[in-house]
Amino acid sequence: MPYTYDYPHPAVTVDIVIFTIEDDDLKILLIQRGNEPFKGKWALPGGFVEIDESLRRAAWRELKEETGVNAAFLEQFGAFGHPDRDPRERIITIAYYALIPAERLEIKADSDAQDARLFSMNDLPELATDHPKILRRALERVQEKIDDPVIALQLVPAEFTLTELQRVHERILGISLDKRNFRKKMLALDLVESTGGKRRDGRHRPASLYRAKDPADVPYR
Amino acid sequence: MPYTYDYPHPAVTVDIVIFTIEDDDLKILLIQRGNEPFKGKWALPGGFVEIDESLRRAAWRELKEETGVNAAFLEQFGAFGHPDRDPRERIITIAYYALIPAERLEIKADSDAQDARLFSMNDLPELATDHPKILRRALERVQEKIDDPVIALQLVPAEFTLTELQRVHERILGISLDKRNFRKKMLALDLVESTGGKRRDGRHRPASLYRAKDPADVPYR
DNA sequence: GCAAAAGTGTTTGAGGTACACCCATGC
DNA sequence: GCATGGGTGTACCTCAAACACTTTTGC
Repeated sequence: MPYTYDYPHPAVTVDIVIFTIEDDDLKILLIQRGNEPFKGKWALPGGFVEIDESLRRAAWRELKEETGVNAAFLEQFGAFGHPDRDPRERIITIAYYALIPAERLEIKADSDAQDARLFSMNDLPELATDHPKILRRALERVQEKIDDPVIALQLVPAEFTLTELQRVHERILGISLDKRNFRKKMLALDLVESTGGKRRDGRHRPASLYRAKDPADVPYR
Repeated sequence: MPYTYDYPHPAVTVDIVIFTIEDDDLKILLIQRGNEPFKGKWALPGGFVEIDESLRRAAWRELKEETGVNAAFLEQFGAFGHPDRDPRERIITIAYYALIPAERLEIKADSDAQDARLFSMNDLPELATDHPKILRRALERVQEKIDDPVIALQLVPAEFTLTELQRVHERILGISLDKRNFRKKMLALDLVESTGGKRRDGRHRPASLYRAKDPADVPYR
């Protein structure tokens, strides 16, 4: 028991809401806890902040441990620290969200997880402690930021169709958008350019492929 | 040394950026540290989170200790935890900002402060540790939120003139606004109403006084 | 040929921006 | 009477929203 203090100290964790789009659906990564407390319950991936590690670095480390991803859009959105959110001790968590295209995820159940997988935002299991609240706030934050068009670009492969990009907006906002208005606006922003290629998938007209015009808009790809 | 843990734990504080308008100027409250580290330097008011106290409650407690105010607009905007931001030990701080009319502030130098007073955002002293960064982020957050008209209402007395309200917008954004457009928009929003009263101050036409139409917009008054 | 998604323009309304002069008061 | 801030209206422009048909492909 080597670590002693004059006053009680809380533990500090980072938790990460990892959003992705899979099967035309907005999903998040959850892990099933393998140990008490909340054993068997699903929870946001996360873990303790090391004593000599910045908050952001801790978030990156956890993200990599759970998904293999070492480059992604990652942003802090809040701190949650109600005294009884964990039965072991006082734990304050700093919450981040990440936006990652599904094909880049290599989901791994980390050390104290029984299982890890994506869940649709429309079909979530019961979550541990205050994770429903954290998740709700994460979604609100992404919805507020979706007007910044680089957000949707994070959730789409390097080459994508405009319809795919539109679907990302629709799934995040939970509403449907007008195709003509969406395309007009997106092209006017001048952030994407045609690759010249087309994608054939099914018995209908092929879709033109686009990419982000400025690679800095999707730095982690 | 009664508090021992298996792993090292950081300390957690709350720091508060208290914005106000005084002398037609955007100001913040700073305290001059009375003890090491950073003795003599100016810093944001704040303090340690008690072990059984929520983050928000800690922020309220500190706010009251420094200003006597027990009701105000108070919002969390970020967590800052670079490992070497404090030389004593690892300290992670949860940052809040508050918006309070100057006349409600009763500034008190708390226990370990030599002094406490308002500083113009245009004339700040050198600040301790990462407080410049925290302050910058607080201002950015308020600027982002000023489009929500209830923000400016927090910084104005219960009765105010439209010019005063316009000045709040101007000082936060750091730009000047068109008087006619500002009034048109503010009145169209239907959030304020005339009290019928007028304020005479100086050798010019008296200004009509207004109040927030819905008291819930300024719940802390 | 038909089902299915891709692709394409115009009109309308709301809201933001630019802009200049008269009014009520104190001295 | 003059300096000072209070108070008012119109024209223009931009951008968001509504809206329907043709094209290309696979079967």
